[in-house]
Amino acid sequence: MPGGRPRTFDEDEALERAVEVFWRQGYEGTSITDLTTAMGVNKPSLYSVFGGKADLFRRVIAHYAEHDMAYARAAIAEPTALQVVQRFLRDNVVAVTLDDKPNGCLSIQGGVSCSAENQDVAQSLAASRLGGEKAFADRFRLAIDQGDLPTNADADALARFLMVVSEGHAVHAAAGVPRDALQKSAAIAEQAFKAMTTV
Amino acid sequence: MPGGRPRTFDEDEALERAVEVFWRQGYEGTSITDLTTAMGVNKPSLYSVFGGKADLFRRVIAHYAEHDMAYARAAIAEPTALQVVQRFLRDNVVAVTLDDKPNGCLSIQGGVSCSAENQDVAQSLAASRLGGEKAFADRFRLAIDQGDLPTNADADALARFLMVVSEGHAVHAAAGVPRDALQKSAAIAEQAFKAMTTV
DNA sequence: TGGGTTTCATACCGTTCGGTTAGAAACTCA
DNA sequence: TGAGTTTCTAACCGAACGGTATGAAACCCA
Repeated sequence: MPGGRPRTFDEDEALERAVEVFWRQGYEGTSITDLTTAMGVNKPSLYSVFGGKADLFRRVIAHYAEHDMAYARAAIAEPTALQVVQRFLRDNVVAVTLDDKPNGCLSIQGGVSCSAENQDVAQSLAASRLGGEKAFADRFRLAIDQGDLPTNADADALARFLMVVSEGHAVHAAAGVPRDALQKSAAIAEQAFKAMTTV
Repeated sequence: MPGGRPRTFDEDEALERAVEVFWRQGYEGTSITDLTTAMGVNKPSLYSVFGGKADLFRRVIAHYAEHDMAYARAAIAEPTALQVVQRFLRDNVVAVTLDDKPNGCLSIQGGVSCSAENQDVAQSLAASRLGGEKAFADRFRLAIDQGDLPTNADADALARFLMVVSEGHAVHAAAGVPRDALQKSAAIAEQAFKAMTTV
């Protein structure tokens, strides 16, 4: 099995271009032509290498979660609950206002609402966000066990509030609100966390 | 000018149906067929009465702002800044989790991101949200002038935080998170406001 | 150099998109 | 009843959609 005609694109680079297109335009706002143009991949190759639009989107989501959401996992690994919150809020604001990426968050821009036939896209994105929320809740429960947070702290509610704020920042960033403006909002959210977890 | 064949639909009712479809599926996720089916209006009538899809969407947004966002104007009219915040947060959570309407907020579901040719839809929605934020900021500035809020309060940042939380609640509600869960998040946001405005 | 293999560019598939046209149907008024 | 008006149903428009087939081009290996 010799090696045929060489590809004119790098698979990983092409995938990253696809991430940006879906991020900027959402699932339904992105056409195959948008993708082939941005990725530098011709149509038949796109289908043979990445599968159809829905398959490609799944790979895009996975790539985004691994690379562009790494800051969230890093935040969860911080030693104290307050540091978890501080780092997540700070890095989230940075992540949704990067110069070389679309503003906002793919998990939201990708499709908060879709046509009837693409409801599964919106639902899978929603499920992944709620998965992140659960990770924070588990982290806060651990903090309660460790005495890092008071026993009357509501781990679920705190995690939910944290995700709510990050989603709001993503929506705001997508609307063009600059980073420093979001940082002030994040500072207020941080105060809320402190107020709710001080004995 | 006698009156020809009678319409089989009521214009206001049809518009309200259109609101729900756009609310649930977004601008780009909604087809003309989706609209004519839900509205009970045939295609030529839709075009003669409401204009094209973009014109209809503008009327939908206006109708939504007037009826489904009335709670925000009512909140701003409350006598004190804290009451403004409390009422807005509480009524917002209710508004995004109504049984007889889609979950979430049309201003976000309508299109946080669109294809290149429909960027104006996303931008006009974003602009209207930021307009609401400015109304809250003005209200907080008034409160500072009246001595209702401390002089070192940051009216812009507080308004932004408030809108961020409401947007996050809308995203969460669209994902199916129930009302009581959002109310706990809103309670935390309220604590943040108190912490930031206590002398 | 010539078979085997893979990707290339291009044309094509049926379907759906937003939007329009043609003519029948249902009303008011004289 | 019949002229005038409006909305109805239904067929139609070009363009774009997601996805596929075809055949030439570019590689490896013998």
